[in-house]
Amino acid sequence: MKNIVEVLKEHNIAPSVQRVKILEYLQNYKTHPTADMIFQTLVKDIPTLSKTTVYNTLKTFTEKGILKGLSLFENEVRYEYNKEPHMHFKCIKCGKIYDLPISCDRFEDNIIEGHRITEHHVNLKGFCRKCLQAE
Amino acid sequence: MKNIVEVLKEHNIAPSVQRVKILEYLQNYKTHPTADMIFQTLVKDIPTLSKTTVYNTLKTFTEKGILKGLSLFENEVRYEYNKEPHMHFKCIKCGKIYDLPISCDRFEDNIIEGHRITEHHVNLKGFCRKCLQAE
DNA sequence: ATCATTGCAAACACTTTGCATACGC
DNA sequence: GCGTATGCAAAGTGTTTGCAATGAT
Repeated sequence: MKNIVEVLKEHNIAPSVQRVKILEYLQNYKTHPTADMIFQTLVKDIPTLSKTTVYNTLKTFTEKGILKGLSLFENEVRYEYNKEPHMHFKCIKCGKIYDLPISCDRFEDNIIEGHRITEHHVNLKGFCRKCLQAE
Repeated sequence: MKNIVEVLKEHNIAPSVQRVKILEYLQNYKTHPTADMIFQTLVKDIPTLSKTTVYNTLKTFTEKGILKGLSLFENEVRYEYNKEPHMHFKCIKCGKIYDLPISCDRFEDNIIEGHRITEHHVNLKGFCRKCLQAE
């Protein structure tokens, strides 16, 4: 696991307590959290934490390319580390979001019907392995 | 083009002026509009129209399966006729949203890594044919 | 001392809810 | 006349902005 302070410095972001904790959270809990989920968890640790700081920080991280904001299914932004392309699968029953590898040739073409594709977002929905077993 | 009043009756929805106009709009302008876009256009026609009615109506139509609500890229809901699965492609430059056929075998499997997939949302982004030519 | 970061309060945009009025059969 | 649809106003979310207080070097 990469040193968080290093990551911040590499991106020219001053490593404040709040920023370190937020990035740490995203590194430890790869649950594609919303700003509010991050806030609710971290405010227990840093009682003075404000939601504004969470929003500001997520915005900064996204602008600097550390994170990516996702509009999955509901109308809210979720955040994840900015890594190689993959699909998102959300379980209708338990609500968990899984990352799955993209394995479709189609997305290796970057021209479709003359349009140049630069970003792919594949969002799937259904019942996850665990919930299927539990039935 | 299907008779709108018929469509509403088939779905057990009383064909009020507002409902007919809203469905008509979606049938004529396949631009994946937001509730607000629909409102802004139709209020010119029906000056007493309220946004609440637009929201209520879109909700009713979606519940009855006439429409589908989409969370594409930005954090807002867009609406389209509920037709067979297809991909969405949004041009970064002109903002237009295109429908493209899904042509990936992968999405015909409805089991991936043990998860049962019931919905696919493929959202692409890039530069559309027209904007590429204009350069 | 200086400059950036934080965090409160208020504003904002989009959407939903409560309820009285108006409409249509 | 009765039941439903409409639409205003207010409340509810999720997010952004303005700005003064705080913190770090």
